[in-house]
Amino acid sequence: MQKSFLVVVIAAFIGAFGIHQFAPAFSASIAFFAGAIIAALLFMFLSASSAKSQADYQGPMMTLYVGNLPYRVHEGEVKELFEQYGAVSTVRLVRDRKTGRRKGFGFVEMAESGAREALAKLNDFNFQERTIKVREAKTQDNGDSDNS
DNA sequence: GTTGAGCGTT
Repeated sequence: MQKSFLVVVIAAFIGAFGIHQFAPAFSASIAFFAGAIIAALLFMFLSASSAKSQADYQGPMMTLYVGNLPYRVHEGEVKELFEQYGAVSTVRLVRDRKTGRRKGFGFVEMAESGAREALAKLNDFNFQERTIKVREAKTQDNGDSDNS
């Protein structure tokens, strides 16, 4: 990621300044290198812990399409809404690539059983003064649509 | 600082 590299570089400058203040014996380049290593280790630790907290559910996943969303909603609110019916893996709200403005729809990836429950309960649900639409995602097929 | 039918990203 470009973003993580930028974080490491910035943290390296900060770390270099601190090391050079408390240990002037080290030159600036050595301090910068040490700061970069410390920042990289710190970043790896943070990403590892976030990845560990992310994988809280293994099982059959199902991707849901959510349309007619209000523009002001965050991903966390959608996640909390769908978590009432099952374990939500990821929530992705679609935004414009250039401007970053929300397009008003998104995708929720969650457990299959809870996804069907949420599809039945949250379709045409009044959410933030708007009636949202919940469908099963078309593209990127989940393979098994076993309806009895 | 805007808009309103729709199936997207690493």
